[in-house]
Formats: sequence, structure tokens, C-alpha cells
Amino acid sequence: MTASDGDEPNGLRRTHRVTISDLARRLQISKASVSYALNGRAGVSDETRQRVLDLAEELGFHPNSAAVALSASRTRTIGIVIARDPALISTEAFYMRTLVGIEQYLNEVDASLLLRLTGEQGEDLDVLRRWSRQGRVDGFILFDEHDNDPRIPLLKELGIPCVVVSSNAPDDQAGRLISSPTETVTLLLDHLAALGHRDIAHISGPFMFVHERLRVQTLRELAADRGMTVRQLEGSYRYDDGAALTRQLLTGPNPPTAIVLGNDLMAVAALRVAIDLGTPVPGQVSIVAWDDSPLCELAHPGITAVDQKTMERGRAAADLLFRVAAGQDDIHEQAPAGELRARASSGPAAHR
Amino acid sequence: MTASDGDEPNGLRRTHRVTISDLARRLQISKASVSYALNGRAGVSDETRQRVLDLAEELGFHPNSAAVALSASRTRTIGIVIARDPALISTEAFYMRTLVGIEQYLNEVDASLLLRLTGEQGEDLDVLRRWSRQGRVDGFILFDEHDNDPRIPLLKELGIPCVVVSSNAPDDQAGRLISSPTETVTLLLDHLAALGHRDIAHISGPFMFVHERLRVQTLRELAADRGMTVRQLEGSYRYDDGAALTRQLLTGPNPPTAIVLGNDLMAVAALRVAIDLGTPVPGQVSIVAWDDSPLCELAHPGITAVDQKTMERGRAAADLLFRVAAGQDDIHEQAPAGELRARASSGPAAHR
DNA sequence: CTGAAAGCGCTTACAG
DNA sequence: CTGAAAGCGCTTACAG
Repeated sequence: MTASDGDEPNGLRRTHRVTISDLARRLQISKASVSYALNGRAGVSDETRQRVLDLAEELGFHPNSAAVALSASRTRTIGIVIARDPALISTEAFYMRTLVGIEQYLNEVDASLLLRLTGEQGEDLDVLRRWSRQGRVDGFILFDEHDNDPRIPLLKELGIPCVVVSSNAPDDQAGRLISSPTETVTLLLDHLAALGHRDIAHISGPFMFVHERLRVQTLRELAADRGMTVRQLEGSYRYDDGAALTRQLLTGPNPPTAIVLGNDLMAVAALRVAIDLGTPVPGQVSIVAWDDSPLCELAHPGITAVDQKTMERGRAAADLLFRVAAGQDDIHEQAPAGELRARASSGPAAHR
Repeated sequence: MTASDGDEPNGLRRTHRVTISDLARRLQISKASVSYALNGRAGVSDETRQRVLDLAEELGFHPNSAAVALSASRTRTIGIVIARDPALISTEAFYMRTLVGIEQYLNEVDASLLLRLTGEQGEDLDVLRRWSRQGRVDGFILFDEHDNDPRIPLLKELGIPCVVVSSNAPDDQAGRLISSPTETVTLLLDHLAALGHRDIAHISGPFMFVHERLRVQTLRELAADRGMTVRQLEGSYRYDDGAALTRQLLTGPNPPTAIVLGNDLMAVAALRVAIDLGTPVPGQVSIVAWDDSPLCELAHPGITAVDQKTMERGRAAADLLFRVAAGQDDIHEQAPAGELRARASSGPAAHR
């Protein structure tokens, strides 16, 4: 071993990292040849290449990522910056499942994820700017698109690729993995229509998110197509809010026979309120959720929801980002289709 | 602006990143002076320093992280590699809450997190080794310690600092943020003892985890101190398993009057099984969970659990890692204390 | 207080 | 097929 140790201030011994210079010296060839060999480029004989690879393996050589990044301007790292209330981030399995999906892909292509969870809006812009300027990442995956989302022009200005996990496809040159709300709305409405529901309510997430407004609009249109009416209430994704709005619906005049909730937490809240009010579920009111999750599965009765294939979607987003960054022309792609998970919280519409 | 654009293959215009050379040229000073000024080092007059800082601000200068990493051998990045089944990772809010806590700290000190979720055991060792050798991170935070955990000697050999989120304090030179099980066991047993429970059961997580075996042992000892008996069953953290073991307990001879579950998912399972068996909760059996979570809070009845202050613990772990990496001698630290959240799932012990 | 220079560990034209 | 050399953008002794 060429490894030589040096004593560090705190007594740690930092082992010498093997570099391409070490490999070159031991093999009596130039650093360039080593580099060519390692990177599968032309310029070395097969025999030399094999000798390099063997020695690299033997010595446990791994190229210094900073040096690669500096000279080749690629980091094999993608960035994700999430600007939601930490409390919400952790209650929603959504983000973690998406991350798992992304990681599956990154594992396969040996890339990495730089993650930042910033509480406040605005702070995320700073992080995007800083990471871009610092050359820390090759691109970003964006969630929770807003109206006139400032992140998209910012990243374009910074000249760094991105993929938006999106519900629509405006022509703004951003890469997009698109989950159209039409599909989920169709699944939910077909399910409810088949059960005889005509008068439903929708408690959405905040309208600041593009996807929430699109859901509202799509729900209205497709409900009309089926001769159904839909009341729309804007929620916050929070439990308390889902509970309060559901109470308002169920204790008001003409309560709906079914309620669609914008996320799992509000759906659990709706279920609880209905039960507490003595409103049978699904006898008197059906409860369905936009997103499936363990909460929906474990509730009692189980809550009917759409499995959005969150992990697969994360995977697909990462895959798309790499292709966009490599210069692929087609920057829009359809996300994997969701599937209805019918459970006990939805049943035949109550008779009036 | 000195910014000049170049056309990229895919039509993206990559803006020129401003470097210290740009700053030096514009200010007619050397790059060294710029570096000193930016890093708050001696070697420049206050006036020069201010001019540098002003221009850097004006041009939106951010130092290239690869260049800093290469020349200074620090990345301001910590690594986390989690090797658990993806399905489990996403159902447990634990990891996400921990990450949020860690991120809070990283935000404050402007450091970053490199994250990898590997499904399989063993693969995580490769990632630790690779990231170390590649110089990608300044240190690691480790979770889910095993017996004779190979990660700890590996990282020592690689000469890279780490902090183990730990339940004990062996003398192996690893940094440790310690949550002693004694504290949680005391909270749980005092609660149950006060309610008159004498005969309890514990469905733990897998014994491959050091903390689970420690919990079992501690529970046994402290229960004995209180004149209580405790039956121990090894679970897997999975819902199905929690359900099956609970069923076994409740339908067997001499069912316990209280069951302690090793995680939230198994606690929800236990609750469901008890209800389905017609065993009143807490009338006939009390259910308590080791870790609090939204699942416990939202269950009905709510499940008594210990709030392990997961976010604070994550924060503390990150903080400790930076101090350990900076050469602090005292590498062990106590994690923030947990708190009992008494809910409706626990009540007075049933009479025999 | 300031500057010229070497060096971190790679990649990449460019000559042979 | 191979090597010498420049360069990526910083930091850091070392001289002045």
C-alpha cells in the first residue's frame, strides 16, 4: 500500500486517498491514460485499460468528486428544495415516498441527492440560486408549483435544468412530469357516480398551488358532464381545517352525500368528524381522498383514495431530469397512471 | 456585467459564473486578497475587504463548491445513508421528522445534506465507502445501529467523522447522540403502574437493532423493580406482525392488561385487533407505543405514546457531528428528553 | 497589508 | 495508442 497516515489535531488518522497520480505512477503511464481508461474513453489499449481498472479496484480508488466537478463541470448530483411547513412535511408520507422513488433511480445511475427542507417560502429561492452558482448540482426537481412560480424563470436565468412535478404543461421550457388531474378526477367521479352520488363536495388544498386550482376546475367540468354538482371549499391540508370544513358541510343545509378531500390528513379528519357527529360512513356520507397513504389504509373504516404511484412518479421525475440535462428535446412526459383503492369509506349514496 | 453567454447544444444559454478572478480583475487586486477578504481572514485592509464584499454581493458571487472542496478539503456537506425497506421508510414519519430537524440546523450554518436511501443492507456500506473516498462529505450521521455494526469500524478506517443516533455508549470512539431507553421505559412503566397494571407485554422491533435489545433488557429490569411482569415478543415493525402478535396475546391464556408496542404502526395494528376481537380498549387492555406519531394521534382512541422529540434529536445530532468534525473531545452527548403523551388508549388495569 | 505561485485531483484538447 | 501541459476555481504558505 502506498497509504501513508498523518496525525490530525484530534488524533484521527486520516488515511491517504488514492488518486489517479498514484495509479499512473504505479503503472508507469500518464495520468491522462489513467483517466481515459477509467472513463471508458478511446485513447488506451485494452490491455492498459484493464491494468488500470484492476489496480483501481485493488486499491479502492474512487475519483475525487470535487476534482471531477471542477474540471468536468458535472456533479452527478441533483437538488431538491422543499419549502413547506416542517410539520406538514413530516405528516405527509408523500414527500418521503417520492424521495424513495427518486433514490431508487439515483442508486442505479450512481448519482446523489442534495436535499434542503426550508420552512419558509422565499428562502427556497436563495438556496436554488446559491446551489446553482456554487455549482453544487446538475439540476433540480421542483414540487408544489405556484402561480407564476418564480423558481422557473430563476433557474432558466441561472442556466440550470429542472423538472417540475406538475399537473399541467405550459410552454415555459421547463421539464415537466405531468400528472393530469383529469385522470384522478375521472377515477373518483366514476366511482362515486356508480354508487349513485349526485351531490358532492370537494375540500381542496390551498389555491396557491397550481395543481389545486386545476383540480377544482377539472372536478367542476367532469362533474357537470355526469350531471353531478360539486361544492368547492378551500382547505389548508391541515387536520383541523379538514375537520372544521367537514363539520360545516355536514351540519349545514343539504349536506353532500360524498366528500372528496385534497389530502390524507384532511380525509382522516373528515372521517372522524362524521363519526363524532353520528353521521354514518358511508351510510350517510362517503369520504374519499385524493392521495392514498398509510393513514387512509389504516383508518377505520378504510378511506377510499387514489394511489398516485408516488414512488414511481419520483423515479420518473429523476429519470426525466437526467434526460433533460443531457439535452433531450422532449421535455414533457406523462406521469404513471394512478389507481383507485376502493375501501369501506365510500358506498351507495344516501336516499333523500 | 461581465456575464457572457455561450450557446449550448440544447439551446440553453449557460450564464457565465462569476469567480474570484473576475472580482480580482475588476478591483485590480490579487485573487489571494479576494479570497482573504471573502473568508474573513487577516491579510487585507478593512477598506479592501469591504470593496470585495460589496462587489461580490453586487455580482451575486458564490464560490464554486468543487473548487473550495478541492483546495480546502471541506465540503460543508454531511451524508446520511439509510438502509431500510423503502416501504417502511415511508410509513414511518420518524425519518422525515429527523431529517427536518437536521435540516433546520444545516440551514442555520449553511451546510447541506447528501441523502441516500438504499433498500438493502450492505449496499449502504458501499455508499459510505464511496462517498468518503470521493470526498463528497465531511461526515456521516448513522441510524439503526446493529450489533458489531460494520459501519463504525469502516468509517474509522476511512478517517471520516460520524455521529451515531444511539441508545448506548460503548467506547468505540464514535460520536454518539444517546437516547437511553431507561428514560422512555420509566415514562411508560410509571404511567402503567399508576394505572394499576402488573402484567404487561412488549412487542418490540427486530433484535438486530441494538436499541431494541436494550429496550427489552431495560424493560425487564425496571418492571421487576416495580413488581411488574413483562412478556417480550419480537416484532418486525410491520403492521401485520403487530396484529398477529397482539392477537396471539389477547386470545391466549392470561392476556396482559397492557401492551407496549415498539413503533406506531404496530400500535395501530394492536388497537385494531383488540377492537376487532371485541376487547375493550382501554377497558380490557391498554395500548401504548414507544414512539409518538400522527398515526398514534389520529387513531381512535388516540394511542398513548412517548414523544421522542425526533426533530430536536435530529438537530442535536447534526450539531454534534459538526463539533466532532471540528475536533471536539467530548464525543458523547445526551439526546433531549422524551415526554409521555397520555391518550385514551391507556386506562386503569382490568380486574381479574 | 498585498501579490505571485504552487497545489488540490481531475479532464481534455493537442502533439507526437 | 500515449504523454506533456493547460485549465477548472479556489486556498494557502511564502515573500515582499
